Amino acid sequence: VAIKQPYHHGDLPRAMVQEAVRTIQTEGLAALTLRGVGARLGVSRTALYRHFADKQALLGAVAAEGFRTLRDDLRAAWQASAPGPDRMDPMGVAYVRFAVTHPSHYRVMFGGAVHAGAGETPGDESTDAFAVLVEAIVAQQQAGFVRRDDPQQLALYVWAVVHGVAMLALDGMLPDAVRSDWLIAFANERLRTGIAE
Amino acid sequence: VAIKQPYHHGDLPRAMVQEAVRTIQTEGLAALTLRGVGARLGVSRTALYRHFADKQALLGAVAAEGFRTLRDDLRAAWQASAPGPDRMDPMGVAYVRFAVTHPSHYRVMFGGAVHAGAGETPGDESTDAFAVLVEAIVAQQQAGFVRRDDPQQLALYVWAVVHGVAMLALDGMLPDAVRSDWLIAFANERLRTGIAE
DNA sequence: ACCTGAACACCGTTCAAGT
DNA sequence: ACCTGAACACCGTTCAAGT
Repeated sequence: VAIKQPYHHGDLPRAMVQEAVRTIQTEGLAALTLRGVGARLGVSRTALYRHFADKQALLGAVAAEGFRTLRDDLRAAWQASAPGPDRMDPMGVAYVRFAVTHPSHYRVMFGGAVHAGAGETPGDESTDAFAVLVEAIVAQQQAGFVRRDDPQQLALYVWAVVHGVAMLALDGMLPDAVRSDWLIAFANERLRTGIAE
Repeated sequence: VAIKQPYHHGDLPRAMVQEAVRTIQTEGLAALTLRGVGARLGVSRTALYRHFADKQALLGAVAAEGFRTLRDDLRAAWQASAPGPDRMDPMGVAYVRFAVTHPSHYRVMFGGAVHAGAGETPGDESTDAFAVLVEAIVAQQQAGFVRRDDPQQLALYVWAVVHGVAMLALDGMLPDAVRSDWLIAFANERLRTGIAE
């Protein structure tokens, strides 16, 4: 029951992204329509085209937003962790937790729906999140816990592992007996062994 | 320029799935429309509903078809590999190769578009493909190359790794310098170390 | 500069009707 | 049993027009 007033959004693009994220989170990607977003913001359904090229571009912004909070989550997990050989474990847990608690949003980030269309860059936001992982690996290398391979390459491997765990959980591929937090714990252990010095 | 004749398909559902797979492979998931499938098969656009509940169900069949060929690919890779500690490596290569050569089809299999709607089982086809992996792990355990954890759990971990590598490749997350076959080679090595006895 | 309203082309799905 | 044809409700997008 929003009161209609002379529209003067401080930041309509931002409001649209937030509304899109909310819709995706609560009702799923299929329920995201430009008409719905516009209506819920008290704006015409074509107002979006003033700020985004098309729906695809809106999804790109949604994905970027997701990568930002994922980066923050990873950073927080890393900074809160105690030094030691398993210092990276909380990052893995945080990663999978993000995916499981925001399944639709996570799918938009990795679903290929984003840059399937235009030649848009996958987004510097994803590289930012990746950078947090690389930094952690470098630190663990200096602490003597991780083998001295190229940190970028090791980070790709680690990302593949946690991403794979997250996706299997999201797709319901895990047997009922195997919960996602159990699998990431197991994966963390095998991962550590695999990249140890 | 197909000749119109009294329609008598031997197996229309099967033809529809094949046509859908072809469309997805050549033009992408977004280009898949029931109208198009019908037209290319010389049949009404609503004929599909005689054999499938809806478009979702057709995608489910497409996914199942994908899991079958993936299973065959994995099995072939395993059987062609020489005994030894790195005997599972070709399976990893075959897995990523399947994903990279059939990106859209692979996304349908894991995109969540399938069982996002109905309460349809993820498909015994995926479990079949998974079973090939479990068998390989059991064999490697008996050969003394893989630690004696629960094979199912180890298989989940291995699947997460290759699935993660495949997804990162498909999403264009890999730097230009890192090709997917290079990453899976690296991943295979670290994976082996991680699960070795 | 920013937003609207009508219109366009397209889609999945339903349903009565045909053979 | 299997397929058709018209109709329905919905969608993303375009564009001339308003302020």
